Amino acid sequence: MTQTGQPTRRERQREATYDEIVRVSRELLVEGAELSLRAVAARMGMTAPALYRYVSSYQDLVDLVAFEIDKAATARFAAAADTLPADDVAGRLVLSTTEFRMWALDAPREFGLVFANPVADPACGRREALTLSSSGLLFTDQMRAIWEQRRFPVPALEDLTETARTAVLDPLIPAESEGIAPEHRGLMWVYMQGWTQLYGVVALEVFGHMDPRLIESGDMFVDVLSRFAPTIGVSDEMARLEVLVRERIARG
Amino acid sequence: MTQTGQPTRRERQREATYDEIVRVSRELLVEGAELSLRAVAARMGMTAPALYRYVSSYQDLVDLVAFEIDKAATARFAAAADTLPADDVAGRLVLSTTEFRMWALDAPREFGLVFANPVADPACGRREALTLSSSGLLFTDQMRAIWEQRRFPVPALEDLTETARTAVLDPLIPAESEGIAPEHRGLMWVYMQGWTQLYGVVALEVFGHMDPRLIESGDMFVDVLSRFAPTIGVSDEMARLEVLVRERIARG
DNA sequence: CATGAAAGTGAACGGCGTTAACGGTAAACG
DNA sequence: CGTTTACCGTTAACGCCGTTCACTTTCATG
Repeated sequence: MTQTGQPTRRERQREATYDEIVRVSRELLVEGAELSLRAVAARMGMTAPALYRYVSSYQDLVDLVAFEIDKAATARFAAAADTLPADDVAGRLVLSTTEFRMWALDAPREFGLVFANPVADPACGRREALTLSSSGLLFTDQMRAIWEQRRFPVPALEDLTETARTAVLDPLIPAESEGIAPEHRGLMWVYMQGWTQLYGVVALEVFGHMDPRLIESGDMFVDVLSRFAPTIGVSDEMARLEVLVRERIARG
Repeated sequence: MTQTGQPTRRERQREATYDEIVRVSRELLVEGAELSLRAVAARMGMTAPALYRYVSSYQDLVDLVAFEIDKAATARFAAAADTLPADDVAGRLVLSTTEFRMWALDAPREFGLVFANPVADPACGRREALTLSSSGLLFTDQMRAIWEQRRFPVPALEDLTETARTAVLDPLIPAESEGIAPEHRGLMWVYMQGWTQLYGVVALEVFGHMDPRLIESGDMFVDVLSRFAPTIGVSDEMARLEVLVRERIARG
């Protein structure tokens, strides 16, 4: 019979419904409304129980939406990097991280959903998918590009604690580390250090636990980037990079 | 007539009720239950509407509880420091921050309530009280003690951006900065840098956005402290301090 | 003692997640 | 082709939630 590729008609319909669920959910979040099964269903012209054909619970909906938001946001971070030539590896990372910050301040609810929601405990399915965040892959990839160009020093494996060594050699949270030779896996530790600092300043800003004037100016964010620059061997470029960052911040 | 100091009987009763509200709320959180007006009221042998005599809304209850949790947690951080002599200023700060981490991992819901809840926008009342967190006062005070003993270099005011200079000279989020001469206010900037890093690693751990094995071992937390040590002139002591930290972590 | 404010109650409204029983409809199959 | 079956949606209901309103009770005080 008409085998148009794999997806049967039913499957296509179902996929479209999933897409609509995510789209409507994000609309609600952007409008500042609460994300709820009933609200999503109503906007789709359905009743709430019908959604249970697609998600098994409210938390499941949240996880699904968080996963898709992360994907979309990551595309935005990547697009910011792509305003620079491919060989400007430092500029690209800096623009992506700045875009990350602006996105978080723009859409704090979405940020909270993806990055400030306790990740589910059950060692099953979606947890991996969520922990394996698209943005993580992007940032690790960009940092690897810098390292391949500059070969800045990274900690030797024997200088890491045993747990850290294990974590960088066999990452539970998968990252773009496949192509990195074991003796250079210290790079992953540098990445985690950077991610920790980036996350700290951005979360602090988003949750408002910082002087509003500093949030407005972005000075602490710039400061964090500047202090991290030497670690990845880009301190000589920092003046230029800071201009890039401040331009992006000024654009609001 | 019977003016026993200020507080009349009614006022004492009311104060006791407030205390019970907070106590019961924290019980619920610790038990992993949801914080709700009805649950709090029920456990107090009241009905939900009665609580409206004490808090004006659910959010108001959350703010109240968050404020009290912060106070209680700060007492715990201070007690951890007090296991060391008063002149071991570095050890005291390190033990307090480690206690902060252990508390956050212990009581993630309480941590979230205090440190990952968007601070209310309305420029009124409780916002100040919350932003003026007890823990902030403790940490700034401990860092000032280190600085007074070591006089580690702090950024000069003219090396700060204008916004940063304004923020450290006239802090909106009040800190133990009253007694610091203007020319040494760069210390407040160092404090904010440290707080940002501490917050980043702890929040990342609490929300589970980090390799579970690293959370378990606390290696990234130790790494953050170690990297910050030079900034406050305690790198020479770091070996001893790391032992202190790891002992506390091992105690679970 | 009378008064009046404070404290608490019960009923109700609308919204939430979730379950259960049921109907229509389109795909799958003999 | 007709029949079966799995899927998709419905309505109704349960128990929870925050919140309001009208009401009683309590109790310190003039």
